[in-house]
Formats: sequence, C-alpha cells, structure tokens
Amino acid sequence: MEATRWLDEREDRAWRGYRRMRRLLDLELARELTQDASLSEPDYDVLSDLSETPQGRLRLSELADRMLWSRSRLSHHLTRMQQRGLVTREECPDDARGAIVVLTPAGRNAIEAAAPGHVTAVRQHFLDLLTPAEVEALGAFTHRVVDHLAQSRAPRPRRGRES
Amino acid sequence: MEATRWLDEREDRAWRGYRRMRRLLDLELARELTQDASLSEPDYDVLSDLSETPQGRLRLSELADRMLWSRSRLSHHLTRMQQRGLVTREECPDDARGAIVVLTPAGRNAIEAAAPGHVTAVRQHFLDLLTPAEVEALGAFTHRVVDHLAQSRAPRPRRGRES
DNA sequence: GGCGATTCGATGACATGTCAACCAAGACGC
DNA sequence: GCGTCTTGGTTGACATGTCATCGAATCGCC
Repeated sequence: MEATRWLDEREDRAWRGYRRMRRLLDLELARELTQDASLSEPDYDVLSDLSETPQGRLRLSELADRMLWSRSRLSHHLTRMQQRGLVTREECPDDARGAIVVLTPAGRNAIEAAAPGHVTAVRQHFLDLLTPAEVEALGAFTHRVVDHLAQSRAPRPRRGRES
Repeated sequence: MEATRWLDEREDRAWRGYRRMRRLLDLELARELTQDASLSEPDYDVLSDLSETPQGRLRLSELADRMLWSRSRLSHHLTRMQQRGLVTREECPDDARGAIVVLTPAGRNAIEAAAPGHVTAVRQHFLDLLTPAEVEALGAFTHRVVDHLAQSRAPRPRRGRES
C-alpha cells in the first residue's frame, strides 16, 4: 500500500488535454459526419473496416474483434444498419453458427462518399495541427500503450494457475 | 473541390494508434473503476470536477460547460447519482431558475476512495509508458488542438454577420 | 459416435446519451 | 410595468450500449 504518486504539473496538463481533446474532437467529427454523410461514427467505423477487406465481407466475430466491440453490440448495430440497407448478413458456409457481414452497394457508396470529407476533417482538426515529429511520436507511444494493454487482456492460458 | 489528401503511412499509423489506444484505455480504466470503486467514468468525472471546487458545489450549467456535456445529459446523470446519494441539488439564491449541484459526504468519500486507484491506473496503463518528452509533447499538441476546436464552437457574437 | 464444455450470434431487459419540446424566470427595450 | 426574447433546467421519446441469457453448432476427449 504505497502512497499514491499524484500527477505532477506536466502530467496533469497532458492528461487533461488528452481528455478534453478527445471529447471536442469526437463532437466535431461526429457533427460533420452526420451532417455531410448521415453516418454516425460507429457507422463509419463499421463500414470502414468492412471496406478494407477485399470482398467487403467479414465474419461477425472477426469484425467485432477488430473493432474491439462486443459481439452483442455489433449484432445490435448491424441490425440497425441492415434496416438502412448499408449491410446484410449471410450464412457462413463452413460454420453454421456463423454470420458473415456483407457491405451492400449502398454501404459501399456511403463510405466512399463519406471518406474524403472525414479524412479532411481529421486533418483539419487534428493531424495538420501537429508537427511531423509529433505525429511520429503519437504513432510511437500509442502503439506502445496499445501493446501494453493488449497484454492485460490477452486470453488467459487454458489451464493457467496465474493469480 | 480539391483532391483529397489521404493519410500517409505515418499519419495513418498515428491515427489508428490513437483510436485503438483510446478504446483500450477506456475499457481498462472503466473496468478498474467499477470494480474497485463502483463508479463509472462519467460518475468519476462529475465527482472529480465537483471536488475540485472549494465547497464541492457548482451551478449545473457551469459544471456542464466544464465537462463539455449538454445540460440535458448532466441533468439525467445527476438524477441517477442523486438516487445513489452521491450528490444533491439545491436552489440557487441569485437565480431562481438555477440549480446548484452539491457533493454529499458520501460523494466526497467515493471520489476520495476512488482517486488513488484511478490515478495509479492512469499512470500504469498510460503516462508511465511515455517518456517525459512525450508527455510534454502530448500536453503541447492536445492543448493546441483544443484551442483550435474551441474556436469553431465559440459562441457566436450576438448580432454578428459572420459567415 | 457420443457427451460435456465452449463458441457464435441473437435477444430482452436495462443503463446511458441525444434531441426536441417545454416551463419558469431573468434580461432587454420601451 | 409590460411584452418579447433568451436562458436554465427538466422531461419524455427515442437511439445506442451493456449485460446476462439462450439455443444452436462445434470442439475435445474418450
């Protein structure tokens, strides 16, 4: 039970800035996305991940893993997107339990129409405000943090006895 | 209608890393908070902002502005927190429309019990993984981005004719 | 081949967040 | 003081996310 190491001034400034930036950036990007493309950020992410695959199709669980979403959340969200005609579900040939999420032509159109504006917004409100060195540093430390966090949530060894 | 400037490799790495880190960090911090202190992140933020004021009391709208929350969201959330005894509402003496949010002793206890663990988690999963230079850079560019975004959403001048 | 354990995805109940009214009260012009 | 406009906060309807549970299918092991 060590004494807590509180944040010093520099750390506090970084942590507050990070959270405030997140929030404002989210608000602005979401605002532009709905306005220009009638998509929410989650919609955009789903479509974006799907469109990055050669066929625009992914196993539901695979998509959920990539997005770090629960299967439940994705299933609910897909139901809504399906009603809007952006994606469909197909049966999985090699696993009868499985579902394959498929990008519809309308979904493809939607993401292709939305992407330029979204990327532009990301630049305008974020990346272009950073120096190349800062972008480089951001890439470096975020991946470091991601790797660290991926450890903690790594699937437990099957018969492990770890605490 | 310029051609879209897509992200180059470095930018893409930074942007993906940022979003992935956000998500994983949120999951982990929220997990530890609920487990150790039975608080959600929004709960923690409300209590934290309140406890930073000398009296543990803030006008509702003032709190909403600080948190970048809508009044509606805050009002709903306060209702729930009030039912758990973490905060109360009082009438505002100088503005009969107003409500003052007040930290209860239980709320004070909750944040004081939660803070050490939370700060430790923030260090462990984030800040301590960064070099001092990276922390410094993070503070610098996040504040730059925040200032930029604050511009776009600045309250419009009362009778302005601005585009 | 068969049985228990696990995985996949869907679903319903519930928690949380958003949006558009709404009411009451202050602010302003007169 | 009195109409009108704005502001502060609440509320209800609805969208979204979480959690526990379920049925069906697959896996592992014998």
